[in-house]
Amino acid sequence: MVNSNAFEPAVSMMTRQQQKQKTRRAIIDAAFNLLDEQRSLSSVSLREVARAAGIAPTSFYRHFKDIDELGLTLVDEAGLALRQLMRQARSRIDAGGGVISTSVNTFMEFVVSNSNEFRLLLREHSGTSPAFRAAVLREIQHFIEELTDYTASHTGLNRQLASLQAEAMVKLVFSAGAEAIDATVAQRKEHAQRLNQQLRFIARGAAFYASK
Amino acid sequence: MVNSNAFEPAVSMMTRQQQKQKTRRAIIDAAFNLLDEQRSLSSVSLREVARAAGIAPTSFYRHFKDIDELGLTLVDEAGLALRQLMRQARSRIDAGGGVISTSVNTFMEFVVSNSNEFRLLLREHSGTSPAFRAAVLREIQHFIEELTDYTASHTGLNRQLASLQAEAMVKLVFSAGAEAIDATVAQRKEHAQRLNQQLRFIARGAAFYASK
DNA sequence: TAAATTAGCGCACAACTGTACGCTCAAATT
DNA sequence: AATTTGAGCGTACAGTTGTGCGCTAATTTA
Repeated sequence: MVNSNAFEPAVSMMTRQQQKQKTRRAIIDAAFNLLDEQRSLSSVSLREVARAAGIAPTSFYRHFKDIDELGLTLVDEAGLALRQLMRQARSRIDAGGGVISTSVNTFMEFVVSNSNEFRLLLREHSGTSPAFRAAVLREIQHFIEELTDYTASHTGLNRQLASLQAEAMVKLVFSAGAEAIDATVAQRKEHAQRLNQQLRFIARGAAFYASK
Repeated sequence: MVNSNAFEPAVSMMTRQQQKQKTRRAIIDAAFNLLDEQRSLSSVSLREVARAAGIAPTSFYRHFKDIDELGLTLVDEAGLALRQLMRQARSRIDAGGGVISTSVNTFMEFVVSNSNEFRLLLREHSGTSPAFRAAVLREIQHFIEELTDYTASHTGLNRQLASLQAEAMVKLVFSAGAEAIDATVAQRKEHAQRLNQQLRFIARGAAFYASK
């Protein structure tokens, strides 16, 4: 029962589609909230999600064919959130500030404030479901491509080197994010600094090979 | 029943401890074999392991308190195997061949021929069990320290830079291993080459910052 | 040789899972 | 106003899980 309060007029104001969307949202949000540091998609049961969303187990099927279909939706949502973040980061860079440190800071912000979303990507990246792995890989590949484009156009690096550099950087950034996710504020700052320096190693190294 | 053949003298030749060790091995091996691309430690049930090991579910408790205790054993074994590999790689390097390419090749060999062990480390690195995550992290940290020592003594790099470099390299290597694990032979070769070049970026970059 | 230890077993149980089926009743369509 | 649609529910069922308990039978110890 999504709304059992007979005195709430807002419900009667909702069309069927609106109501369905609302329940769908409740399911998705409930699932994200279940994905804390102790749970993964494969360990969350349909019944649990339904319980958290406040619907009957069987009602779940009105929205998703599977738990897996819900999982893909979650991966897509998390990936989208990250992509939006990247755009935001780029705009900050244009407004001044180093490319690397701005990106690192923005990324770390995301990891902290959307930890369940990031955790999802992290886990399913090496998880047991080939479909989820593929979905996460697509998101990461997207990242790498965007960074490759940015690098190629802003540094004049040849495209192959730019791609190698972008790939290495994204991998390091994700690795650092994984460590940051259950670190203290102080540790996180430390990690961010190390990451910064390591990214500079890569940039320098790529620049060196470009000049040969 | 480990051996129900009354006409097999080898059994009667075994002491109780030997027999117990054998069963313990059977459990561990069974667990490793269950950890294919579709299964993770948390999705493998005690009963499944027992079934695969050919013992009754309740007999499992004669050897491990928990499934988790078995898990930690598996992580330790896999980490040990990797460490032994590193030693082997170092001896190959001393016998000639580049540090980077030799290490990369050795690592890739391990990933291919011990894929279930590597998968375990990979998954539990970002898995749901804090204890497993910590165990894997210890193994990786061990890796980084060894590489730091090696780098510091063979390149004269200052210790902080050597540590940064080693950390970045290990992370990239693990990332590449993750991709290699379900790749074709041709893709793997491609990945190895990219990884090689990326590691050189890092080495060059670190060298650059050392000379400032 | 007698007694103690113990690896392994079968049985039992409560908890939980996914999902099939048919119902309700409000919204949408005709 | 009459009909169709469909989101959500309750019941039900077979399957699987972890684990407590007490037994057997063989090795080890005394």
